[in-house]
Amino acid sequence: MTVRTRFAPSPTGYMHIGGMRTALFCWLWARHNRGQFILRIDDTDQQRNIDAALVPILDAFRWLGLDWDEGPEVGGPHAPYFQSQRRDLYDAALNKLLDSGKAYRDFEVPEDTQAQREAAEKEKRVYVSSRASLALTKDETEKLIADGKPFVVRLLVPRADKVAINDHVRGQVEWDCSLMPDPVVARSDGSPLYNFATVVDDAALEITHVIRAEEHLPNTPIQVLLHRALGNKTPEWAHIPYVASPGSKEKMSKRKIDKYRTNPQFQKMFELGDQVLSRIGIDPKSDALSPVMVAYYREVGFLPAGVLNSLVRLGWSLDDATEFFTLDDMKRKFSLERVIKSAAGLDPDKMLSFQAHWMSQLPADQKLDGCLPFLKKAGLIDDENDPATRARVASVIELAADRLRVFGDIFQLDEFFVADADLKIDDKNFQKRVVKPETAVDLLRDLRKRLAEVVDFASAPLHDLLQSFAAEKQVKVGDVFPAVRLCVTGKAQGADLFRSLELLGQECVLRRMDRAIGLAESQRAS
RNA sequence: GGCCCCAUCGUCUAGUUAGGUCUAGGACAUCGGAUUUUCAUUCCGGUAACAGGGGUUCAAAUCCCCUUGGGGUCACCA
Repeated sequence: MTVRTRFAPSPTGYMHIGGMRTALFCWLWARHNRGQFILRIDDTDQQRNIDAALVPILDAFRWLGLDWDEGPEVGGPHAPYFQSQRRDLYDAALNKLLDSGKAYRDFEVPEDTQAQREAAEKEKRVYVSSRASLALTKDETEKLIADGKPFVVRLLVPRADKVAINDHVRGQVEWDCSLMPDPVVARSDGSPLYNFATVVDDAALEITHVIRAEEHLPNTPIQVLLHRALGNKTPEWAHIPYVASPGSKEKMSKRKIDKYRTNPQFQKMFELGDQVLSRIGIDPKSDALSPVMVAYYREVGFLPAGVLNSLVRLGWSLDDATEFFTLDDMKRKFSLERVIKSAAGLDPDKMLSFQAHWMSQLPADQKLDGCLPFLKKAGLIDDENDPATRARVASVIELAADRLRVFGDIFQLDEFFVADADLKIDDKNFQKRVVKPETAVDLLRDLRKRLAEVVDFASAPLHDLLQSFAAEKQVKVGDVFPAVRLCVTGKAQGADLFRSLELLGQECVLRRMDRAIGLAESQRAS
């Protein structure tokens, strides 16, 4: 039998990173078995702009390279793939349930049901449905329907039964039906509820494996019962652990983003994000984008490979040593049997380390193509297609080497793109290495003269020049190099100083030294 | 609170299905040291865990029970 898995997001306007991990596992299991992966949109309760709310979700899949065999845009033999458009199927199933007596119309007003629920809770009693409407005769029921009395349809839970599943990750899990209230399957307007629509669709789409997050475990007995009542073959289950917030066992949630900001384990991610996003015109403090969303990582300049590798290692491992996986590796090696049971916290540190690894593997031209849009968005370059610009950016990237972990890191070398007048200088270090030392300014002034005389303004000769300059002045290189760096890049540390000088070019270096010397002088005077 | 799930270094995990080779392995983080003009990288090395208690057994991280702790979920949401 062909393996068919599905991921069924509701259109919320963003793709949750934890949901993405679930989707990845679904996709992997389907691909591993040469089966099909289906995307179904669970939009049974939202009416408004589904299309717009769906875009970020599909974009996330596309960005990561996870394709779907059936679903939005691609269609398929079981189209449509939007629950809002499959109402006739639910209606038919509902009638089947009603006709067979497996479900009943419940005329109890919601307030009464609610009151019973509360009373039971108060008395520490298990709440089960009153089933008062079940006592109605057929005539009475028809009268109520004719009178337009509202009702919901509930599944008649077989209270004597037990439900047991053999979960692919959790093993045997059992529930006692005598403890279950009769679940509503259709609202008073006749529309289906999640559990019902899901069961109808999973059966219709011939889903063989329902792989979803652990939080759905309590839904499972209801769904099993529904499948049984409908006469379906029940799918196999795999309840994978949810993704927890860093350093905790709590499910990661969009609503807790403010709390995460103060989480020390999350700090590094927010710092990186804030720094990059603020450069490209996105408000880092806005709720519109945060590390719980897949889009965040794209905007900050992560590679799909890095994100994918992080996600797959959350709750799954191949063995005791392998850490790096390409999508293709995962596809070949993934198995549900090796999915762990406990919740795994997202680890920003490790995520960044995976990212750094995959960035280091990326060919230079792809690094270039990745960085260009960031520089463009930040207004640091004008034309992404201009050959001279591309060449310069390529040089900077080469110079940056492993300092470039995410594309957004290119902003750490913004000194190569800003106008001299706009160069920001790290004041604290400038004071320490240029303004305060007695001889620093004189030294720099002398050095500036020498630099002006250089004919071959290249890294190696510049290195020699600075070195011999320090020797000649009988000062340590540590008194010269950092000062020069501060003057021309504005930073206390960074990429190779001499290659930086070469890349900046003689004229620029001289201008920046003049500017810095002037600045230091005026500060010394005051 | 009911139901259900989970429990190995700070974190992600290997080891648990078939008890011994586990004085518990790897990775990230961290701390040292080497390399380096700074930072980063790289390389070497260190610190660091079987939640607790009972069983079963010659032998338990591994099997059983209890306790504790953590978490998920309890809608005419998905």
